[in-house]
Amino acid sequence: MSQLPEPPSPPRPGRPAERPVPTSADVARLAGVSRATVSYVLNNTSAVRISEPTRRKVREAAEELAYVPHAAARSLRAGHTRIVLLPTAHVPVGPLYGSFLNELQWDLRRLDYTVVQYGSLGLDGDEAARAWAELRPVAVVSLGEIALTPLGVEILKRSGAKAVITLGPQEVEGAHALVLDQREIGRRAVDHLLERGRRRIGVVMPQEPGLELFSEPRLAGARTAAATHTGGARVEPLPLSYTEESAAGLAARWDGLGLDAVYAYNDEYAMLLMRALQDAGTDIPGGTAVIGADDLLLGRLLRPRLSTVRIDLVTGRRLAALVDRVVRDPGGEPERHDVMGARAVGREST
Amino acid sequence: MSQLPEPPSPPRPGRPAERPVPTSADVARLAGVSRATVSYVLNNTSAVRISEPTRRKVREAAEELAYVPHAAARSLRAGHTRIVLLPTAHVPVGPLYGSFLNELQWDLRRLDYTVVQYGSLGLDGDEAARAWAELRPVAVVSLGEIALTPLGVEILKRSGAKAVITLGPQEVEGAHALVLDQREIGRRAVDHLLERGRRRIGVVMPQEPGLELFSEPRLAGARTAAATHTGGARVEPLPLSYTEESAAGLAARWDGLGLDAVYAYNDEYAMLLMRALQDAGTDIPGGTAVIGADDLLLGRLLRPRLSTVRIDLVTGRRLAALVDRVVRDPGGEPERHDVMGARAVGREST
DNA sequence: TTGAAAGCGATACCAA
DNA sequence: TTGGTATCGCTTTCAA
Repeated sequence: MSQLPEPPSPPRPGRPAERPVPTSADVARLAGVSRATVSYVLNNTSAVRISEPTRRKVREAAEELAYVPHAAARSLRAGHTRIVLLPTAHVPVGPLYGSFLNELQWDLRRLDYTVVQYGSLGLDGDEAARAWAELRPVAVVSLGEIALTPLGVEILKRSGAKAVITLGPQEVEGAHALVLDQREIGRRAVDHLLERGRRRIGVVMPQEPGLELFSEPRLAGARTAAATHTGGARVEPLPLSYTEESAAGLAARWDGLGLDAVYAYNDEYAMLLMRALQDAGTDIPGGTAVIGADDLLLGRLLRPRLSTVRIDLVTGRRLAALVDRVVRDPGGEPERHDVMGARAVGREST
Repeated sequence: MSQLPEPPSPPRPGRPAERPVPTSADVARLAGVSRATVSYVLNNTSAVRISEPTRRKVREAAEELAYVPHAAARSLRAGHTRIVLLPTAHVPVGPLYGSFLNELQWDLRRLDYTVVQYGSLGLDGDEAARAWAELRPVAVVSLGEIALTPLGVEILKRSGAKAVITLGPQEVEGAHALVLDQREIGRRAVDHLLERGRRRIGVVMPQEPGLELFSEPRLAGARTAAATHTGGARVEPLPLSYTEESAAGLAARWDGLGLDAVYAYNDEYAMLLMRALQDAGTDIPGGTAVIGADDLLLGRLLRPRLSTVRIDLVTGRRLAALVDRVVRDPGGEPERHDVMGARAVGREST
């Protein structure tokens, strides 16, 4: 298009695409206006009236240079960002969690936030908080895979975060908490087994790392349910890895354990164990009742159909709304909400 | 600790935590040194010798103020970031993909990059590229959920991205490509069925949105395999939703379809369909052979055990190394690597 | 060994 | 209606 008097460019050292990234000053120069005008036009600043021809010139110049504003410069000047930080350590699997995250992202974006998942694998709690704080997020939603400490919350708040929200089994001082009380899941599972007349209940404890945060409270819930039961009941933790060998090993020792039911952490472990038990000749549910959790579709395909604990998670929309509310009015006391529902779904395996 | 002469702070409007975020200037003031010295100490600048007492003073001041550097300011000054952007639209599920992502994050972090997953749900290709470019990432690794266009690649490069890499079925002009040739999966599945003597082959097409990017090329690969076969073979696409009803409906029409085998997209759809077929009285593999893909553990628990196509993905480590190499030496031509292996694993269902 | 100051890119106030 | 300019927080060159 138009030739403009270029600033003395550094000698090109062979590389073709070594041209510098265009700035708003470049756009201004090409359009023949000031940088301020460029800013007004590109941001549709309503407090200032710019003539239509000028607007066109500016837009065309920006287009021609493929100008993209520099987020860092902008937020430096503005003194704040619209970043909502979602720390991730282990990328979690599972359709429930996945669609929840999608919904959350979608709704935050509609509220004009920039959703950034920040991988913090291998950082410990306070290191991680410091790393997050460097980005000056306006809000942090910790999905509970990283142990956020009260100090971590303090660091984030002092760095300007208006909202620090945890979603998970733990409640952290200073932060809003959406509590997913994992104990409830174990409690419901064991209650269900007790109702079915079982009294000697195994609880599968996955050996895969990173699951303790969920499996331990579920076990605790199971124990509570058993202890509360009039008439008494026994709870026995059963370590299990997610392999056929591990399951076969457990199944081989099964009769010696003297159990009449098992709550298997979730449906996947339940399916694994149930198959191993069947292969070892254990009748289900006659000899042993089996219940999982998550209500996976696949569990319904087994014979007998797998009983399960169905989990109702908070909607991403609700969490997005909470983020927005707290960002707009950060003054309040940290709130605590219980946002997980769990109920047993009895099918044929119990 | 020490009282320092505070700058005339703005009147506190009731809110307790409205104190401003500490900057390096605050640290300098508290330590009684210049901002330059603070920077030297906190960054361990080796080109400059700072006395040990000064270092201590600075560190203590930073500690006391809970100072956290401002990433935006830093990268603005530096002229570049260490951000590797991983755009995510749908949060993908599945253990294979999940552990790949974890590995990638981990290795990039070891190479001192900041891994940022940027949710771009609901943005179209070029909008998305512009949004990513605002962060001035040094590299973008597009995981193939978002359609990156040649223009998008251009935008990113002009904004300073040294490496633009796609991982997925598509190759995009201007970007390095790690090609996951999904057709290979369909091809292997159908080849396997052909070897087993099947000639009338159904191919399940999931109706869930977002899966077309994978299911279409898999179907194409299946067609290729059938067409290549000497003696001829038929391929029939079969729409299926991930529900028991949909599977039951398909199973009810099964005999009318005249098929003797089915490749069911992946193991989950395969498990779903296989159960429905069995419930409808179809013998497997006698009447109909079934094969899935992904080699899920759960597929091995079925009776008959599910045959599958095992997928070998590039390691996260290899991708991280590629990112680093291209960032350090961005000059080269875009490379193209085939990084997916697929092979059929015959079990009992075929 | 330390400090003063320029400048990265964008914005918004104040003048013209 | 438009332009000049101070400013955000940090790094780094140059001078002391």
